[in-house]
Amino acid sequence: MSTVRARAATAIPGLRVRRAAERRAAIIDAALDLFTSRGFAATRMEDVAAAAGVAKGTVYLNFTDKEALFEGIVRTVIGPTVREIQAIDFAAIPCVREAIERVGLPAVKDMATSRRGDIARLLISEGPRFPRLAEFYYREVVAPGVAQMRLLLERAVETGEIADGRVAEFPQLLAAPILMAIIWQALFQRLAPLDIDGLLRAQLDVLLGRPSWSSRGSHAP
Amino acid sequence: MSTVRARAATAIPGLRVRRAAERRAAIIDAALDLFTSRGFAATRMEDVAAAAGVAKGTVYLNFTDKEALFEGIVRTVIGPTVREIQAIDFAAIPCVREAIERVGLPAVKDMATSRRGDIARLLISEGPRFPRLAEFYYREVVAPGVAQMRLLLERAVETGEIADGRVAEFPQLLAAPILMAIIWQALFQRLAPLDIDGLLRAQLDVLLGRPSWSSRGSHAP
Amino acid sequence: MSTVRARAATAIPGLRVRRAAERRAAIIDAALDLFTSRGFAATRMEDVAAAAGVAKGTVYLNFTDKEALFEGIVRTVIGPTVREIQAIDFAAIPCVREAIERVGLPAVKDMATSRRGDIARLLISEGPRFPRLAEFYYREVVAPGVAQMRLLLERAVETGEIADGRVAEFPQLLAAPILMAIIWQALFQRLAPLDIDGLLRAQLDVLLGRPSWSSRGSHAP
Amino acid sequence: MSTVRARAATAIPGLRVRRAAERRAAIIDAALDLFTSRGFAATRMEDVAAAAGVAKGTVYLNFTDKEALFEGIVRTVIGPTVREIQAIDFAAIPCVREAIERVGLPAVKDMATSRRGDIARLLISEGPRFPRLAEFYYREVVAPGVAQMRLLLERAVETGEIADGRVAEFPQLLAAPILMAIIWQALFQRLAPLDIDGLLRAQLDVLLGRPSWSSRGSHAP
DNA sequence: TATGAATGAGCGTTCATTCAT
DNA sequence: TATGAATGAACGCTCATTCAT
Repeated sequence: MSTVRARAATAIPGLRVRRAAERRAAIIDAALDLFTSRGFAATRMEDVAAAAGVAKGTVYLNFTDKEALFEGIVRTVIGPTVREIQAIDFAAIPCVREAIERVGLPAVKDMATSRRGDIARLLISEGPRFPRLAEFYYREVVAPGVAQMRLLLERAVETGEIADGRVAEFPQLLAAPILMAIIWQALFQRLAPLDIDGLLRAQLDVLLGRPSWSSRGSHAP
Repeated sequence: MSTVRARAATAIPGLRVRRAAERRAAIIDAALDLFTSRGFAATRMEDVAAAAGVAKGTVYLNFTDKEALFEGIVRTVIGPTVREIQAIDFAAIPCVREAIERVGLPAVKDMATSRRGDIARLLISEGPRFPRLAEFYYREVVAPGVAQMRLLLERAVETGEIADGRVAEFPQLLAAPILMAIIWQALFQRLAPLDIDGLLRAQLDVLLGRPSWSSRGSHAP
Repeated sequence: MSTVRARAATAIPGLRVRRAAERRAAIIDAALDLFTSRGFAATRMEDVAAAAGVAKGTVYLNFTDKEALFEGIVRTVIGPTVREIQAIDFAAIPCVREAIERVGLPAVKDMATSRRGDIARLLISEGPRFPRLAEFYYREVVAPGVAQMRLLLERAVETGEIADGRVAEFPQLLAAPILMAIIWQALFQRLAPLDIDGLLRAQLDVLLGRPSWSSRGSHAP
Repeated sequence: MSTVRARAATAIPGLRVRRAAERRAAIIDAALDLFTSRGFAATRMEDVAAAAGVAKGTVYLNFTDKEALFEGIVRTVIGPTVREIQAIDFAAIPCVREAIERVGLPAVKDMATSRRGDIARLLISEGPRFPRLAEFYYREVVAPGVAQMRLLLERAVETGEIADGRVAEFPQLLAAPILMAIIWQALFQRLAPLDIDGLLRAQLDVLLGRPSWSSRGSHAP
């Protein structure tokens, strides 16, 4: 999954620049892996370097600090996420439930399984010791995410999918099962694997009611 | 002289025994505080000793290791929890919603605010590096907790509070908002405090329907 | 010259305390040796520890820092010097020249040869980078020393040994050859050893006139 | 293309040669500044390069080593000094005191204030670690300087300005106040500025007697 | 020739753990 | 049993030096 490097100079961006970018990417890649699996404190800079295929000093050419490396990871990985979240337009959705199942669920499963989930877990673990990062994450990911989820719930109230308008005051309810899934996977996967898909659908069921068109069981009259 | 003291100690759980137990308790107390606020790696054994009012060496008389100390904390704090959880008998509950609001919510809020929440957060952070502990926690807390929640949901199906029986297959839905609350508090309290009570009630609303007897909103005819 | 240690506990000051003091002394001793011969930056803390016969960490039990160790050395070695300097009473000296030859010269030669000279040279080298230390040295050694030398010269004016009173305005003239000796020894001893004694006496000759009682050359009529 | 440029370079000491010489000069200049103010060890090659306006690698095109750079500085700065010192002809001086005041004092003050003083201080600091350099400095500066001063003092004996011929055996007495001035300035200027001019004149006063022509104090009959 | 990204040996400092008292 | 001085492995970071461009 990691290591890029090599690859001959192709053309425009200049060989040096290209290589530098690749190195930086490799370092972030390696560091994310290690921070995620061992935690921030238990990860040695030397291991990051080795995993990225560079020398110890090279890491410091890209990041002033171990902390800066941590920040760099979060910012880099989170960057695209923010834009994706904010790009979604819920205005004209006819059926919220359908929209979520079609668009949201895959994204969420990606979240729970991929890098982005790792970042979330990392932040849960180390956030209290990196308030600046927690704030950054809140501003860039959590706040916009919550805002969008609120819009979604409000739309669901409009379409009649949600009866009780007060639920829209707690968009966190939409995120809670995702969080649960991320953490459960990290801690108990070996012991008792969780049916993430089922969990998320079940929460949608209780929030929005069961859809007639759902791919899962239909009650014929 | 040492003979005298030794004999005295064996007579009843005399002074020395009590002192030893108190010491151990003080160490666990101090360590939990520090592990929670600084994390496992960033907590120095010397600080634990100082905070507990004992000498560095004394910690090692009680726990062979820093890891053993960590385990000791978790086991000690969790111990009572398990028994409490398993002591509850949901068999004859007439109204699940009421039972939860009366008994569960206070317990949960205690969880999100107290030691027990700290332990949970600590385990979320350090669990991946202490698989044995994660397993212990699963066996002693999570598994029984999930089992009890499943019973509760099944009872709710019986009483008709839950229409869709499949929800009972995901007791995690009952715990998800609690987890969300614990983590949100730890990371974003300063930035955007969360109405924990509201969040938990809202989830109960969507799971069990809004109660007529609830102290909040009443439907006048 | 270094290493003390061992020696069984004798009595009162408590074995632990005694040992600790000896260790500290050994560290200062070793560090002075090394700083003097290699300079501050080129001396490794590990070498200091090894030369003092202790482990690396032990140095840090006594001095928070490499800088603190440097300061500790200077203060410790300088301490007695100050008191000695200020204890001298020039008030009733009948012949300044004689007083200097009897008391001053031996002290000065000790200075140029011993630890105290090393400290001076060390401060000349590293002083600009340790302004606080330079100030400390000025306040504790240089200023009182200059003051005493001024008194001495003024007394010489009174006794008629010095004709031109304005010389007393520059007590540094008394110290200049000492400084020269210290530095010459450090740099050029191998290449061209300097007759320190002769140098100092010659300066006294020009400052105070040649004494009739001097052990060297007598003026036959 | 490279051929053309190379040929142009060999024609006359053309652009590239000049540029190279300038670069070298700039590097030495920068390095002297930095070595003087921070010391040898604390000066980074990168800083030298930056201060000289060249890239890090360029420094290594001119000096194989950090040590070689140090040597280069000393040799370059000292070079002219030696020739100047040895060019002076004391043979026909009518009045040594006057000669010193007219020629020597300005030179000395320049010494205590300028580059050359910096070099001296640098050598006092780092000399013990660079024996080869100390030897070079001794051979090129100190030995000829001492020789010239000895000549000067012997001339003063001839002119009758010095009564006691034995003083001429210690030419260092002439240099001692200069040394004192250089070091005092470096360490204690902030705390207690020294009247360098006065100090040097005072030493001349005691060595050679007060001059009648001196601009200071005149003995009216 | 000039550049500056890359290297990796080296050092200051920390801290879990031991053990003489 | 309790202490805390002593230990030394480990790690973050620096910087002299190299070399592909």
